[in-house]
Amino acid sequence: MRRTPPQSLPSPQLLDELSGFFRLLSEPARLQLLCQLKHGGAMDVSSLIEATGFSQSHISRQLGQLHRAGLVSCERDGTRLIYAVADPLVDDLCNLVQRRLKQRLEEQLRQLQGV
Amino acid sequence: MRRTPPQSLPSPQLLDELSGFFRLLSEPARLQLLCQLKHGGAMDVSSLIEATGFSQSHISRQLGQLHRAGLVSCERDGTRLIYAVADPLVDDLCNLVQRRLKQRLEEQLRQLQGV
DNA sequence: ACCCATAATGCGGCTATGCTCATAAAAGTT
DNA sequence: AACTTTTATGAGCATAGCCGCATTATGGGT
Repeated sequence: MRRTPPQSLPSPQLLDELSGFFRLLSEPARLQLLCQLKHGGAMDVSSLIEATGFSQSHISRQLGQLHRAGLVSCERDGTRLIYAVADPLVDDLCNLVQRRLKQRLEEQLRQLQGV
Repeated sequence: MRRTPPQSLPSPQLLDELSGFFRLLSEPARLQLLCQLKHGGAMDVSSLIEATGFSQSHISRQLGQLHRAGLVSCERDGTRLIYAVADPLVDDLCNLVQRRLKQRLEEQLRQLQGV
């Protein structure tokens, strides 16, 4: 029964891959696109433009990054491309972080109230 | 029994906070510092310089960011400042992402081998 | 074959931030 | 109080990446 298992230091490659993944989620626009897709199911770029107000090229680029990372899937329907969330991991990560943010704020609130 | 619960879109503020948190982990140097602290327990800046090879100011800045976010704790010991990991969340997130990276590589390998 | 609709991409400006050098701040020692 | 050690911080440079404009690529309709 150990509190902290003997963890070897991650290799530079792993460090780059991990940080690269987190970088994808470090951009509000990309995160918004993911949430929008999660919320609206499969959507094409035009719908995403309407939903977010972003420019076409901007959305296309961000979706490209997410697609290369395997976070969204892409399927043709005529001239349109239908994107969808391809991995539930992002949602899980967001929920974990959100819960932490909430706990942190509650703690700060408790500090202010003196008890 | 619903597959995807009705999830409202996150507010811009929440989106910024989430992305801001992920941004902290999007830098290899910061992630390396966190891993080093996780591995070595509580460490002062000098030890981190020796362990990572980064410059003193660089390390101090990155630790500052992590400290303001509550990810590392900071305690004085004479002239030295002892830093330590303050939240297990980062480790959990890294493990989740690492497992996904592994699964993805295995899948690509299977594709290449044709079965 | 031509034209339209939809999405991807080259180019360029702009901002943010990593990183370093130099300096200041904080704490201990004599 | 001066000096040393350790860490934080201001200033500046260099680079990465967002974002829009314009163009190109792709697929469908007549």
